[in-house]
Amino acid sequence: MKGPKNLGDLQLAILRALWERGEAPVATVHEDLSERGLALTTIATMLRKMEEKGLVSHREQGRQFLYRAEVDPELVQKNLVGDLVTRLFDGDPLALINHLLRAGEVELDELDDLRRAVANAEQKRTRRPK
Amino acid sequence: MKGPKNLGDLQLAILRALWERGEAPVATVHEDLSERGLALTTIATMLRKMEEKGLVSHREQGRQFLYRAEVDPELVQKNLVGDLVTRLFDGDPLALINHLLRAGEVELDELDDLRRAVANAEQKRTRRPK
DNA sequence: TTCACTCTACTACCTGAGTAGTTGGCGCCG
DNA sequence: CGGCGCCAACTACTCAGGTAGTAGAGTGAA
Repeated sequence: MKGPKNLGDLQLAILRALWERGEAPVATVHEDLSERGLALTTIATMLRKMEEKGLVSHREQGRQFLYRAEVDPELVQKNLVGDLVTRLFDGDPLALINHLLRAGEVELDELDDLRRAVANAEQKRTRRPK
Repeated sequence: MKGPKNLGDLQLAILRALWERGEAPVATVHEDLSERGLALTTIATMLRKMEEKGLVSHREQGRQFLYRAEVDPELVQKNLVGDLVTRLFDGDPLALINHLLRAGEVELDELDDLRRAVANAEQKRTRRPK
């Protein structure tokens, strides 16, 4: 159930495709990543390696394999982001946000919008539990 | 002047040590990373490899080498964070912050504090330019 | 039946990061 | 002067990620 910390570029891209699709044959994943210009077998190989690590699983449909992600997107995000925060910001997530602001990646009013939206959702959840 | 996108764990740790120290001999970096239990030569080798890539430089002091970082911390942060945002959040930094909030890594009031601090600094800078 | 096609399985490489032993030069302490 | 110790250079290896060709099996069409 624990998502891994180290995910290569291709692996993450594949996972994202699977998260999006739910379940997909190799060819479909291949097409989703077509901008990378990779061979179909590259995707297939990667998928097999990822299955060994438990990142994905497959079931057979005719002679095709349908793959699906076995790791939770939320968890993977948490791990990846957490890793970055640890390695780069001494484990302080606020430092990361601060960086985003300072570097001009995010504007103050965008932050405010987000803040409001989150606070709102929070409220709704608290007021009408379940 | 462009910081690289891919930085290994050790390389980043070394850079952080050098950013902190400004300039340091191998032995000092080694001590800064002592919790990793690495051999001194490991650090030395890594430093040499990093120098080949232009990440660090050295000057000689007696028979020792003093290393210094040749890349700007801000830039490296920007690249690393930017890379993550691209790979994981479709290039939307707000999605990252949203994730931090949802995952409970950051609380709303912490965000507010930070927001105020940043707005304040902004103001000061605008009011008294230079 | 046979042939072409489509997939997966196997095998093979390359590269970068990380890790560390061994070597060889050079200065210092007796 | 001679050995000891420090330090950079060189060499060597492992591992994971990525990339892809080739082989082999099953399927559907002619």
